[in-house]
Amino acid sequence: MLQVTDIRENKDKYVKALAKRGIDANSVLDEVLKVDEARRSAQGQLDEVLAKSNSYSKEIGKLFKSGEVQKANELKEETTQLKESSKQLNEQMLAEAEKLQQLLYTLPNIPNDLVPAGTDEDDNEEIFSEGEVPKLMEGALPHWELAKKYDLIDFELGVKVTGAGFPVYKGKGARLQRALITYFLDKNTSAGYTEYQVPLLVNEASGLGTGQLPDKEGQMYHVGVDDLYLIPTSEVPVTNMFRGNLLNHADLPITCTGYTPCFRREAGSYGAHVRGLNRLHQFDKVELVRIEHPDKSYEALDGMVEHVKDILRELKLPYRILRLCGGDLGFTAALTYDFEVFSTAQDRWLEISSVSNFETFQANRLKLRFKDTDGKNKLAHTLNGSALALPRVLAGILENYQTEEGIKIPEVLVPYCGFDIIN
RNA sequence: GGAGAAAUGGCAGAGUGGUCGAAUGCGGCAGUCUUGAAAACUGUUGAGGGUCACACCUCCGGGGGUUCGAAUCCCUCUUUCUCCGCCA
Repeated sequence: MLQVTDIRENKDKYVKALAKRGIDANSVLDEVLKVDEARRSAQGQLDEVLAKSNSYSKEIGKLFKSGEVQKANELKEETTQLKESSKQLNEQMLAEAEKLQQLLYTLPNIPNDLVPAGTDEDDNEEIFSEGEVPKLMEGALPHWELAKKYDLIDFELGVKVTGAGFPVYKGKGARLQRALITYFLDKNTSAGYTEYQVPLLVNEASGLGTGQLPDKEGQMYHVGVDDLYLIPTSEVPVTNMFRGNLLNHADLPITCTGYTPCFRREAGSYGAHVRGLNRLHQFDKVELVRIEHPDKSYEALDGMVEHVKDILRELKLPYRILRLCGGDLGFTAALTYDFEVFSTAQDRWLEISSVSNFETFQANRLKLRFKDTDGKNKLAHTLNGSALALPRVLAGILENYQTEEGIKIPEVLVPYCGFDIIN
């Protein structure tokens, strides 16, 4: 959520920045400022009335104590009018505050200066690529065929048990999956991230905190009886552990990693491009979350990018890094780098990590602050990134590492798997 | 799931209708003393809004109510603890 206090002073900055997302925010921001003004004015009047009424109450207390009952009762009469107007002003103030909140909820984060202008994924900027695309043998197969051939993943079984998009991993497929999770967590913890295991169901307040609610309700599975949401990413429970916190500047940065399954309804996406592991309702992901001092957050973002690069280098997968353009940037992000692995047999790029700086956008909703060296309380910056999302990494490995003899296991994973080839 | 008790500042813990934003202790910070440190002593020490700065307003688990006035009384929700039942 954007900060009204800042919009008040730098409206033009917001108009300009949001234009990069293709949003003409001028009139909305004017409305924001109008409602904010109305809210503050009601607040001011309310404060005045309350101050008067408080002082009357004190006076009445004193009068009763000194036995001047008559006078006290007279004063009481006077407060009834105050009470009435304070009630009205309070309602007015709350109504304006609610209106303001709703308006702010509709506005996405403002993009960083580095974000290129653009309307969709075609305008994303490739900033880096690395790794060799292997020359596959004649008759190379896409991963869903490979999964079938080597009995690694059973999609039909998942359909039977649950529905489409809920694959069953089996035998060496399951083992490879587990190996990847452990390997990722090891990489992350040795880079200094603290490992967490967090709840897979979250309450409404958490969904609001990280920005999944109220806008993207349809993306999450909702458990109606208990009013809980299945997490679409561990970013939600991990970041929300710090909701409402007032940290000390010395506590920063806070760095977390966690493995969780992720659940996404993905309503409306069907067809060939979601085949196999390309898009699922349930998938595994190892996530990184950082809470940073505002002065350090972009340095930290670069550090996360380097960290993910390091993992992909070790896995020896061909990948590229995109800087998302304004039109493709997520609602809550100020700057995002997407990592894509080249899926050889499908001849397409698959997103396997997304690393973002949210600046204060989430922190403002989360009320996640820290006491800076100057003694002032400030909103922290939050960042997160996948390291990594499992299914597409698995798809990339299966497709890129297929040979006549079978699927080779990347060297770095062999100790985790206990085998070096699937055949 | 049943019965009971509780929720107060960083922590512990007073406070049952008015002078309580809240005693006291610990912790934190500053100072005195000391070559330095410890101890001791003195002072200071919650958050948010608002203001140039004051004033002023709000917050004692969340929400609602009674009252001129609520940490204190009532309703409700949540959480924690104790006992019983069930259970990976």
